[in-house]
Amino acid sequence: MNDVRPIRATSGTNHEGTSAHNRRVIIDALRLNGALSRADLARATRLTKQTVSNIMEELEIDGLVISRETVRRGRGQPSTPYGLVPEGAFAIGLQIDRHITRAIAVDLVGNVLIGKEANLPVGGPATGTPVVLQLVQEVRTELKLRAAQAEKRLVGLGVAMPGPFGIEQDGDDNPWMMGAWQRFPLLETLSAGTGLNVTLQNDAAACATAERMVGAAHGLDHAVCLYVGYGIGAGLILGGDLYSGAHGNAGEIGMALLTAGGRLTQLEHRASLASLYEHLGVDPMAPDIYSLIDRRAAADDPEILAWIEKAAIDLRWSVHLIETIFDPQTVILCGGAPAALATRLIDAMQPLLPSNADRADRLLPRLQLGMTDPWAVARGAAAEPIGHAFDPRFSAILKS
Amino acid sequence: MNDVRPIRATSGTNHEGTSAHNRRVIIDALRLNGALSRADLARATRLTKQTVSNIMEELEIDGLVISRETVRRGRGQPSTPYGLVPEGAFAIGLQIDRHITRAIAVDLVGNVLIGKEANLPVGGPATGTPVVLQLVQEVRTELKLRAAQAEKRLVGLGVAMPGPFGIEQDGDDNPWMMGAWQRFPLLETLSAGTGLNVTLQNDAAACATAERMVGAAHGLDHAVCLYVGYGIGAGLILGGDLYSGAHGNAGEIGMALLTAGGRLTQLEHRASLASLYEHLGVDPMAPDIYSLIDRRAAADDPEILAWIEKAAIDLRWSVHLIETIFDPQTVILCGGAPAALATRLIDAMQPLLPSNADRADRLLPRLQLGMTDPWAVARGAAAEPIGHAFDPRFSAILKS
DNA sequence: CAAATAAGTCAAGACAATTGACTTAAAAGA
DNA sequence: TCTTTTAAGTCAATTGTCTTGACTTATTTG
Repeated sequence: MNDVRPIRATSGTNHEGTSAHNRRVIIDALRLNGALSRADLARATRLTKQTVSNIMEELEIDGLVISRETVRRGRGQPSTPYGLVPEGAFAIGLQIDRHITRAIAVDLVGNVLIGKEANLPVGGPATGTPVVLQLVQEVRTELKLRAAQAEKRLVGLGVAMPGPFGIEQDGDDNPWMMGAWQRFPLLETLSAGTGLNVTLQNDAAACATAERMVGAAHGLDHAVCLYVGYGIGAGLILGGDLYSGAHGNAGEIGMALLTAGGRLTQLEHRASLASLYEHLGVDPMAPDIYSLIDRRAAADDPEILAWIEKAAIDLRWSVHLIETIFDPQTVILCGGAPAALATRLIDAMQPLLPSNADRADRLLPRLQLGMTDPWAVARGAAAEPIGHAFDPRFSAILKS
Repeated sequence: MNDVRPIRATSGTNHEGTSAHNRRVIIDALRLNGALSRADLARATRLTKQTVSNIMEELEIDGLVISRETVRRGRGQPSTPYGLVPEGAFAIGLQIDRHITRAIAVDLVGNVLIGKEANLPVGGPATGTPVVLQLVQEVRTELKLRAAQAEKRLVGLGVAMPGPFGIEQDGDDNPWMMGAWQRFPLLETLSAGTGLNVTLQNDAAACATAERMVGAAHGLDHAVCLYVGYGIGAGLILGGDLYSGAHGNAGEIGMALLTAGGRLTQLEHRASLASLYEHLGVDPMAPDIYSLIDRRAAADDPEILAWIEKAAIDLRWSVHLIETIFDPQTVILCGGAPAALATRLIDAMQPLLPSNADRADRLLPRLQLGMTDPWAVARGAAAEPIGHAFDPRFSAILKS
């Protein structure tokens, strides 16, 4: 008698939805194109001048946009461009990695205001959570000092962590796999501990978010970030949005099996920083490892070059595969690798393998260099709540 | 002085957009769940009862939905379920393949009403276009006889063809590559020749569209169709929508390079029907090849089993790769392969390689069998305009 | 037979975009 | 210099669509 089969449907929309969408479209357009006049915005969004005017007035009152000097562009009344106000919104980004955690504060346009890091003690979430919460609190306190409005304009806490999520892995007790963290109710704990909206993504996705917001993927609808960090992964920007798959694990190409030297192995074992550390015989936990690798790479250390030579083979194949499968506008190499290493990797990957990306009408390079600093992941983590806050479904700072 | 840099922005929306969205949401919900009452729809779409009532009244007048017998479900007034009217819309699907072309007519719920095929003469579009147009016309004429309303409820012509598009390929003069067709202004020609809205997708994408509309991917937001036809490809349903990449070539995994037997080769050369035909030494142009393969596979022909054994290795790897990269809810094997062959392929692929898809909370099999008949591609091609017609941006039959 | 429950309608109201006329400010041409 | 043209932006009224709250209808429960 009782029919309990759930009904599947997407949500309908109403006036508020319409309005929220239009506000978001305008903010997006400003982020993408810099300052624009009301008339420009009306043309670009295909809304009427009046609608744009109304929305801009609201946004100005909300402190999200501000007018600039008028500009004369030929006949007619000069236009008044409006730009985003950096202090219009803030977010905190948190990276949790194997032995270190980083927290940063960013503003609406993606400027990094504060960055702090701390070592994570062994013992997983039980001992790590207090450290993480403490770090976030420090950043938050400092942000409050720097910007009076910050606390009430704080739209959320974005967290990035290596994936995959929700999988019982082999070697789950290996501290480098972070299985304990992945099983831990991190969202709930951080949400309760900070009172902020918390979102979680994997590190490659965070890098892609950062590249899309303020990097090489800015304004692109189809781009893939090949993330080379301690592990390896791909951050997917598909159809203008970050794609995370059914369980948040899309793009975990580090676990892809490939035949190398006649043996089936995982990409991660061939081309990640983990494989480099192993190749060099250095301790991944050494505190100055980033600058060490940077220096040795810059000096064309033969051991590093040997690894690059080998890793480039597999990365070249990865780019070919990404191009073949996703048909993106460009592929961006990014992540926690030092710049000297990353540039040498890109050079060693040339010439790229032939693929569908060899098109006569290409506008962008097939492979380009993205952010290469240890803070990129935290930056992307912070960018997520900012992007999210202007999504129609979640308009936190616009109501009040 | 003249600033001609184009402004990039997404489009805003208005009341009509809201309404079109809500109508589409309702039609989607009916397609997904079968018949639903107004109250059910209101709960599922989070619209008010009144709004749903208004929209349903319109849809009923437009002939897209019809009420069914009332049902008593406990206390309260009995509910009146509404279902989609199959004759509410029609579309024609066209498959253009190497030596054959197929056209079918479908209705709103995906029933195939008419199917016709014709051999394509050698000579590419110059000689092929008249044949194709003739075939479409025949189907259209017959459809008119079958359903009086058909002509004015015809929402478009969907075309499917092997990809990739816009690439100058090696061996472009090879008639199996269809380079001449891919360079030909097909959309414009067919649009002019039929007066219909024409859309184009590759054959794997068409299969995925069909699976989503009426097959194994019905109601799924994340599914990948591994298409094994003359070539091999993947149709991607990501986040509830078909994904085609920046140039319509996403999912062309047939061109992915892999190491097999110590040599770098393309997946297509190992696991497509083309490779089977070559293995068997049969002429791919033989008119009864489909049933021939079906019979031999069903009889466990040793030559076929040998090919299956070999192809399964690479397909198993493909599934692993797809799962690793896309994190889908399920992978569906579909395409132009006969059922006897497809089931044996799936069996030979077991056990699947370990991947992120090995989850404790799985609801669907990792790999399942989809449509396996020569008409699946045409069916998907036809499904595209139907799906598209209820998109907010293109509400063809709703205005009038 | 009354109370509870749920489906569905009615009519008024609220919200947000559109429309068309208007104002303002500059460049171009006579 | 003065008029015309062009474009930005505003004002006030209108329109389209969803929401609200009270109501009606039909059924089960006790």
